[in-house]
Amino acid sequence: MHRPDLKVGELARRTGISVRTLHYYDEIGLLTPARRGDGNHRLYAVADIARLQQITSLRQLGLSLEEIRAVLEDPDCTPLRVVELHLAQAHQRLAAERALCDRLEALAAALGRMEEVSIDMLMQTIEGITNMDQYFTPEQRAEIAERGRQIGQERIREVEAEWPQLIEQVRVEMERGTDPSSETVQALARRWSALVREFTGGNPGIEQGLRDMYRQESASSNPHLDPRMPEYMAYIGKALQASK
Amino acid sequence: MHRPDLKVGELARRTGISVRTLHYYDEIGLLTPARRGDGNHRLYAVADIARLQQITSLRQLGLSLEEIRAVLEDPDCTPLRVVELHLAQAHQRLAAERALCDRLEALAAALGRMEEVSIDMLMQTIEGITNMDQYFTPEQRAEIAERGRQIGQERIREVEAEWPQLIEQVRVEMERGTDPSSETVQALARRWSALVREFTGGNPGIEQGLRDMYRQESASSNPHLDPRMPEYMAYIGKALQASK
DNA sequence: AATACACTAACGAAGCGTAATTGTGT
DNA sequence: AACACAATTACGCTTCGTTAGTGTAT
Repeated sequence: MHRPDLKVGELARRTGISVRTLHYYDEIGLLTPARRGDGNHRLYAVADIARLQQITSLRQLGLSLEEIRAVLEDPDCTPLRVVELHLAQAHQRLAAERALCDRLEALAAALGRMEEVSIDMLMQTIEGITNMDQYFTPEQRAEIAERGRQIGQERIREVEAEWPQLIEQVRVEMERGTDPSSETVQALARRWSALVREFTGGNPGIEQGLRDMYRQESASSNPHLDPRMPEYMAYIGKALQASK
Repeated sequence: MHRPDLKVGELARRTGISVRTLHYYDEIGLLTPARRGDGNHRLYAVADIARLQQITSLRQLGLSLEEIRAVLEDPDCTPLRVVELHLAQAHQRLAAERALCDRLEALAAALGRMEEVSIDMLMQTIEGITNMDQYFTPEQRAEIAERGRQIGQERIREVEAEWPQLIEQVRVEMERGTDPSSETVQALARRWSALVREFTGGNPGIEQGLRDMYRQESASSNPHLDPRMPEYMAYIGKALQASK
């Protein structure tokens, strides 16, 4: 009546903690039942139950069993410090997860736009996305991902189809030596800017990153990019200058 | 000259992958070097190096070695499906991490406001925060956390000091049977509303959740709350009705 | 003989799940 | 004898890091 000590099975049923876990906590000395009795059965007293609740509460916060032991047994170890330390780690994991999700989303979107995906294509796409990370801040990447969702797959596919044509036209005019201020080139430049703005959303930071990326990547002979992209970009730049 | 097969150490140095890892990949059959030679040394051919790069790329996306093996070897296993599956898991982990961070932040903030933190206080605070989770949606919790940051610790401390006083005054008037429309009670009600609005930021959903929480928690005899809170709330409610 | 590098074998880690085997009481 | 519950022991999971002991070539 005064001390309804519980056996493992009983305690497990009442708390939802598995018997194995209780055994384990006993094994590592985190929660040792008050006494043994009747065939060496573990008998948990009220204080043990309270301690178990403390342990589970702290576990829900993601503390390791070692950390929990420290908080519960070391009086020098203030909960605030432990929690703050743990919070810092949680923040780091959070940031890492976010970055991972962003990359996976970009990858899934890119793969979704392709009909057949060979391993090679997959690797190239991954590389492309990984390279992107170097040219944009996390915030910018989030913004780009957001715009990608808003614009939609079809429109992206359209633009991806239009780009090579546009580039080809620019190449032709450039090799012909057409004056950048001519109406033909002006029209191409306007179209070019429009497509770029559709991607950047007018954000100048993103636009800058995009320029850097094209310059760098085509310089380091990225197989996706026309190595003469910087030339085209300069040509279009002149055209835009002239229109002002 | 034609095939500069690499030994483990060499490959490790060039790729940054540890020798142990290369041994392991060989052991599980994920990356078996093309041949062995000269004292059973592993000799990696160009194709092996390419495969290693594929493996590391996929690892960066958080894929397990098993998943990687599947993607690289099972032609039925389309990359898109694998990535999407993985993305879903990543999203789940992300949500979990976010929730955890929110709770840890709330906890750290609460602990920061207390001078001495006993284990009991810690547990009660955790419980309080855990209970909160039931009355607010994740978005609402994020909003509350955000407002907490904006308002600042000091102001929160002030409000926490003022509340009991205000409640005591309300209790006195209520027991005196003062008419809710009297100027005394009206003043108390205005103050009450102001403090509540400071917490809710005027968000009606949060206000509703707060009301529910107080009703429920005081009904289930939460040790932090005056069990007569519902009565006070009703009294103040009448006063506010009368002022309209 | 010493140095550098490679090889294999095996423990450890975090937190239990999942047997397998053996009591013990009813 | 069967059934319920408890105890102990120990492998498994995942991805390597880290010794430890042993060649082998220079």
